[in-house]
Amino acid sequence: MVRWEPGTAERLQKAALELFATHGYEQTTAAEIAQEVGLTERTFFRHFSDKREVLFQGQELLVQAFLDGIAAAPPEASPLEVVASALRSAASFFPDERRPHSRTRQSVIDRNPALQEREHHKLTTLATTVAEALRARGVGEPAATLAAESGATVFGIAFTRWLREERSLADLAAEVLDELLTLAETAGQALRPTR
Amino acid sequence: MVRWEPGTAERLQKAALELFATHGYEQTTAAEIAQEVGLTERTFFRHFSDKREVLFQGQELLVQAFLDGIAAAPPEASPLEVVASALRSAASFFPDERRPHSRTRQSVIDRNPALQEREHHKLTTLATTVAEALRARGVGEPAATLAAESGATVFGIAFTRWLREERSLADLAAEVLDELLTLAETAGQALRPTR
DNA sequence: CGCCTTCATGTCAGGCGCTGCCATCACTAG
DNA sequence: CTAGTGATGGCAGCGCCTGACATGAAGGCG
Repeated sequence: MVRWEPGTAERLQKAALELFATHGYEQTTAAEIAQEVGLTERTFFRHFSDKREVLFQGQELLVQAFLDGIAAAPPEASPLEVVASALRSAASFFPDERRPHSRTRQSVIDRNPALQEREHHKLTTLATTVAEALRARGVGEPAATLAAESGATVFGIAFTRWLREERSLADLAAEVLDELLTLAETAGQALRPTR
Repeated sequence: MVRWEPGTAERLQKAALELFATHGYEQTTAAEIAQEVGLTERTFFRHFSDKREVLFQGQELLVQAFLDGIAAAPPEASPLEVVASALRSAASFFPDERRPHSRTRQSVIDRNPALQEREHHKLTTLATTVAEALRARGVGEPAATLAAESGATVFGIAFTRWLREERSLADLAAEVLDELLTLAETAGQALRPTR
């Protein structure tokens, strides 16, 4: 017999997602979520720095996946090749079984501006971390930031498609990244004809 | 003799920036800002949807500058060429005289996570609008979103450098965009050797 | 076995952000 | 002169979030 049920944060997250999905984010108070799992509002805020975080906590693992992918890239790889490796690694973080859960979560986010704001912020934070890892590999500026932000952009677009189409995130990410290279190639021919 | 002083929102914004810069964002209440210009908290929230917005309202003009730049691009221009045109147009929105003001404002934002969140959100919103304009020109997906987000990324990086270095934003943006093309070119040679 | 420490939780008070509702009151149109 | 318009004030109230202190079960230790 344990003192307290373990996994308090997880139970709060589960309850929160259910309430948000059924009643809406703004219509659900932090106190209600806490009550749902037999806790108080004060305890809710001990586990999450603010109400929105209950939907986002846990993304450190995704960041780690990116970093692992970066570490797995060969030393001579160019910045965007490293990013491609990071994307492959990150993609494995979202196996297809996870799609249903991700869909409900995303539908909640899509219906609330404040949550979208937090989501974009997390993506940007991710990009910042990736940029730092690239710099640690010797990539200069603005190349590091540029490559990192591009990686985050590609990931974001691929993820959105992954929610809709029944294809693997890895495939989609590779495809979107390829599309970015095509865009750049086309523009390169026009914008700098003398190289 | 007018009924009320005109430019209420502007005076609130000015007072807010000063208070935020001297006392910090969180240490300044909306009521204090309002009081500073002889108004009440209630009126503050009639002009700004939330406390953070007092620092961000007015960005519609920047978005418009982007759209103008898009409209100015020739019909046959590739997506990233159109974005380049948008960046040139947007750059004129920040003449060098504006740098001091932008610096104070940015220093406030840099010291507060919630404000950074809003800033990133505005950039993403900008990208969404640009993507829509590109789609209206016939650009497909994911090319439109990709090009738009890349444009926002380039703008963000260039803007950061513009705050530090005494160079024109237009030059910096062109430079950063060029760097992105270089990155893509290098990666393209490695990631798709068979084209 | 009994004491003590640890620590997740509860309780309470309170500040701030933000909103709805109604009143005010200068000015304006007719 | 009267009715309408529109920015503002005043006020009540809810939800978010925090600091301070109390509680009580588990575990360590003599």
